[in-house]
Amino acid sequence: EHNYLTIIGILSRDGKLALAREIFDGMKGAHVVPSVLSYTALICGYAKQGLVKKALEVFNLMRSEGCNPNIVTYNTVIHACTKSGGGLEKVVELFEELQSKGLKPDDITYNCLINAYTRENILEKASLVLDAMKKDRYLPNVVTYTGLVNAYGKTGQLDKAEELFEEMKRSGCAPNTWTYNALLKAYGNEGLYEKASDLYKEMECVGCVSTLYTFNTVLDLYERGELFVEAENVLLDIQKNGLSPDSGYLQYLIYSYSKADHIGKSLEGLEQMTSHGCKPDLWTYNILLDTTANHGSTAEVTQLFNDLLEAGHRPN
RNA sequence: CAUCACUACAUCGA
Repeated sequence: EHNYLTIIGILSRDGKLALAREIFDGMKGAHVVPSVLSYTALICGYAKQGLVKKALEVFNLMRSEGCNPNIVTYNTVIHACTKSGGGLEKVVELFEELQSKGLKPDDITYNCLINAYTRENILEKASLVLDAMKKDRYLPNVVTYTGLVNAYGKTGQLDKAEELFEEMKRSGCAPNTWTYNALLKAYGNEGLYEKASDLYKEMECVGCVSTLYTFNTVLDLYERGELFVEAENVLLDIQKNGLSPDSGYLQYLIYSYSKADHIGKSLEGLEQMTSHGCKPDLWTYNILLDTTANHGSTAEVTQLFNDLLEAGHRPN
């Protein structure tokens, strides 16, 4: 069964669920009794594809076949219900059910529950679960804190987000890349570019590795604030880290420059895009055409139009 | 390799 489990796990991860299901059924055909691990892997696979109904079906199936779900199974199902939206009652029901069956919620259970509330922006409830978690002698971990920092940041409660960020550091829980990303985004939403830029520097100081995710967040933030010098520096940082900028963000940079009427810079951005091997799409050309039409020269417009055709696009 | 958290995007036209 371990071999089956490995395969089901991999197929589920890659979203190849029809195949995963076939293997699962094949295992039974070969008279191998699936354990709780295999059922859970399959449930997880369905959940990842947003097929919550299917996930719940398997959950019911396993019980009807006499296999008892364990805490990981419940966590997986709770997570599935959270993603589907509006599944909050079901989540609470499952949380009570697992306890009535003598299972103990673990830290992941609490995280999932907190997440279920934050997704619906019911932060008071989330905070209550956090208290319950602590009372149950679980230390909130980096996932817990990141979820909450993000939730408070998203709803404009920056003070709360910062407070939690400080609390986590005090409690010896080191923020990781995800945590920084969440707080960076929150600063961006509030237009606090100074704070964001300080935090971005702090990340580097504490040796926290930035990912493309981070760079995208910071790029977005600077571009929104029209802090182009900073934005360009981020592009350099990306390359220093051996990554190549996401074409969507280069496009966004072009858009930002255009909005600020920096035609020359926009056109430079276009060149950067091609030199990075990204293909500008029709979208990008349309933006540039618009700005050059309004603020640039006719020569630039026709040049762009020709480029667009050469790139194989059909004007709309 | 059974389960949890973080990111972005328009333009023209009346």
